Amino acid sequence: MTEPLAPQYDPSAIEAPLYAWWQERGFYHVDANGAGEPYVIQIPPPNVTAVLHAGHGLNNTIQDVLIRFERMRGRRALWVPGTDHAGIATQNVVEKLLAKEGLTRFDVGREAFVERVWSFVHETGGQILDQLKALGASCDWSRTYFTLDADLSRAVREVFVRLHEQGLIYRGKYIINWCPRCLTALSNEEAEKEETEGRIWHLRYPLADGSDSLVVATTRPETMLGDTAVAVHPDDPRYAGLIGKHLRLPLVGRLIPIIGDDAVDPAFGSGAVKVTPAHDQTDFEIGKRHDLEQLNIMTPDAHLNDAVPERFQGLERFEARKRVVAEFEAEGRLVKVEPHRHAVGHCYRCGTVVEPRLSDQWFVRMQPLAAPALAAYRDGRVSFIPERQGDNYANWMENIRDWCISRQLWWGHRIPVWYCDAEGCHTTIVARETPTRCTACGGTVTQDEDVLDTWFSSWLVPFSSLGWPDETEDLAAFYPGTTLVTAPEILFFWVARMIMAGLEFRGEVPFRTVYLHGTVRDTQHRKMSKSLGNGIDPLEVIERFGADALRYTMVSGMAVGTDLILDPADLESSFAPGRNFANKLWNIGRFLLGHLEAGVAPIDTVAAVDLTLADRWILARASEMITTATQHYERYRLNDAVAAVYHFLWSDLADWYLEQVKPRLYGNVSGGETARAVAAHVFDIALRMLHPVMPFVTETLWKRLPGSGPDATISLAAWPVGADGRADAAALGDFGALQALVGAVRVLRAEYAVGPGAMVNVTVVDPSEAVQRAIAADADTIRRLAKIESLVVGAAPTEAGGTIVLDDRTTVIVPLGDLVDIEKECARLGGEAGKLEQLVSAQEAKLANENFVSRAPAAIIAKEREKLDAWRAQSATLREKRAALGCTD
RNA sequence: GGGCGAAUAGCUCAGCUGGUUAGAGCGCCUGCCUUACACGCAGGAUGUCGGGGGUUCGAAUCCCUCUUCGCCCACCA
Repeated sequence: MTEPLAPQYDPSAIEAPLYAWWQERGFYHVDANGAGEPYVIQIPPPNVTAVLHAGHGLNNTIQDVLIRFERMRGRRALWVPGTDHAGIATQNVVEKLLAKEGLTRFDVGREAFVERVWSFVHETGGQILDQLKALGASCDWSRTYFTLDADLSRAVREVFVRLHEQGLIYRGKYIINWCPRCLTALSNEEAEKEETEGRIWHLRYPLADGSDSLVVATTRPETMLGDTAVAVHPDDPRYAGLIGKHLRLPLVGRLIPIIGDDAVDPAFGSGAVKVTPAHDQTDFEIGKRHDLEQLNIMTPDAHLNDAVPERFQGLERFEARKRVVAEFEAEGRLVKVEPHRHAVGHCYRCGTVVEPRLSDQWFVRMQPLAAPALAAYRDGRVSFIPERQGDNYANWMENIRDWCISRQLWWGHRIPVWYCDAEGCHTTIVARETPTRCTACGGTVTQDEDVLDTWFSSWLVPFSSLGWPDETEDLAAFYPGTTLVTAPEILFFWVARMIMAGLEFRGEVPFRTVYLHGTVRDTQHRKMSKSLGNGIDPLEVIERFGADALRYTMVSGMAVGTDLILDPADLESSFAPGRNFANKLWNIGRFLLGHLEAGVAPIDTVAAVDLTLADRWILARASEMITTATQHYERYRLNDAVAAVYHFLWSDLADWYLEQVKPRLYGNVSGGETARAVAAHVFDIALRMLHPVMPFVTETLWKRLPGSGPDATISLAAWPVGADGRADAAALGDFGALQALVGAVRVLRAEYAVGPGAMVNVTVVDPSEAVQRAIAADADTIRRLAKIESLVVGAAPTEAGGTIVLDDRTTVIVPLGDLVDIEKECARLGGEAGKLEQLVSAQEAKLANENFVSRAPAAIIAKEREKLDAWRAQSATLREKRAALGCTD
């Protein structure tokens, strides 16, 4: 508290120790039975192997702003952190490490591999949580969870078993999205559709009797090797006679029937569709309806298997495509090839083109879970910001499809299903506790090989992180949560499913508000990504500019519902404003605190009569700022909130109030004590209002304010609520007049290049009421800030001077003798006059418009008349001045 | 193929329910190392609010349409 502050703020010296102190004091730990209404945010758990990127930076900054805001408002603010075991992603990382040793997971074996992943996670995992600390995230770290922890695994089993008991989980052979690289099934959400410039091949199939042929179109010709029918629309007259006949499948020679099915669109292509039930969703369904053979022609890694003619066996799928097309061409059966845009699924983890594959998988029946989740949105129990995201949610819920939850991975929650080993027993056990014996025959059992989709554990986090399935105190206190902050990309993966799980297992939505923020992009509006190399490393930004600067830029740069555009090639332009703001704050503090060491009186002990115009003004501005910034925080308009505080601190407090107050602090002038009290009071307010966005610098300065004490933290200080009773709106107008007067003199000084040290004389002619009051209240400040030797109110001086018409009456004249160029002055005033006259005539026309006068509200008309009067008066004054100067047009 | 969003100063963007002489930060120009801050201070320039039509007394703001970007969803082979 006593060592002097350096002239420049150095965040790197301050942030880490300060964070350590917060943590050591346990300020952000929240008990189940504390005081205050709970406010709960669940972090979107980052992958355990993740490294902090700009998206995390944005997401967690927003959460921290909200949690700090609510904490200061007296809520029992709990931010629950955790990491996700991220099945595919983590397994891939470890497999890559193995590959460097020339090994695959199959070489190592399941048990050893899982061991290996665990040790990898223990060694390097969770580093992102430390990186969040560098960002300033005020999580309750004592509650950190990992989705593969024993507790959360228990919740997963409980949910699986309950859903199974309710008949909502089933196993079956269906077409699923298969990643041939990761060798696992994916959910629909995990298969990312991308518009792709592809081709469509038209192939001719002959009738078995050779009498005729028809043409089918396909984007994946290699699948024809698995065709077991060709379908046409039953009402299509072109094919009316062909239904029931057979075709001879080229290259293979197999006989396949022509069938009629409503799913075929006669208008598309030739109106005939090759049917490959084992390799296409639609074809699978057609196949079911017609009892067609499901011929699987591919191995798990997408090579052709022995179900195809020998010459194709073992070919990789795209290689096979070329061969098939070539043979069709050679046989003269390739009718045409056309370019074709279509959506192709890609694995969301490795980008490989997904192969629809027929396989045995576990599914969750979603419709019964979706109905209540949709209702909760419709009746407002959960709402979205921005609102339009709710439509997305509703649309997905309405068209929900069953969720494929089994993954052919080793890293994850093993499916809690066991099969009896005994021949002929066929008993399947679905259980919370691992069984040792078959319940039917007492024989040995073997657990299902598959693990569950990662999201099958993360959708439970709002309650599993609080101890469920036990009815813990935490659960009672902190479920349901309040706000969820995340990126729109995981609306379906995670948000929608959490709502379903919350309703199903707790009977209540897991949070009331879902704030979906934008994406961080580069200046070409591309998403930041490792592969594009256009990312911004938040840790580098923190190192160079400070965490507060990073947070400031993220918050101020993004309005609700918009993306955040940053230039990775020019960090300076993005983050210097935040650094500069922190430095400004630091210097305000440096200046003020130096004057407060002797102690400062609490604001409520200051008598109203002792308050100067400037005091009353800054108090009034502080009140306004509290109201507007608080409203913006409440409405998630964080950019507006921080802008309001920024403007108050920089443009009001630093630029005007501190300048006004200097003599009172430095000199032996009366009013010093009042100035200190007011300055300390409004600075304290502003620090609190800014703390959610810039926690480090605000805490550092706040702790040095007299009265804070070494144990106090701004993060638990009360949120400023209201106006000081002595702040009055009149001060806003009067101090505004003072500012305008000073500004006018400064403009004239600049206009005529009056040297910075030179003093000028100023005559104010016919001052308005507000200007009169300003001069009466604080002529000293006006003189000092505008460097005025003598300030007089009276008639215009005879000496030539620069002139500014301030308002409808007031004229400010700075006599400058030879410095004044009359022609230039006339031109300048003429320009002003011209602008005003345009305004006046436009305004006159408006008020002469019968329609306007009769239809516009009275208040608007009155306002417009006032404007006209003011402009007319100002214009008249300008004319007079020009006449006095002898200006000619 | 559906659904949605965006187009405002050189750049990144505000402008919430229609009435401001259309704003901020950065950048740019001029002058200042004024004892809190040159990461600063004072002053300044820059916009037919994407094009066209409409509603209205009044439109950056509401409606239609076009253009250009972007996002989400979709089993048309």
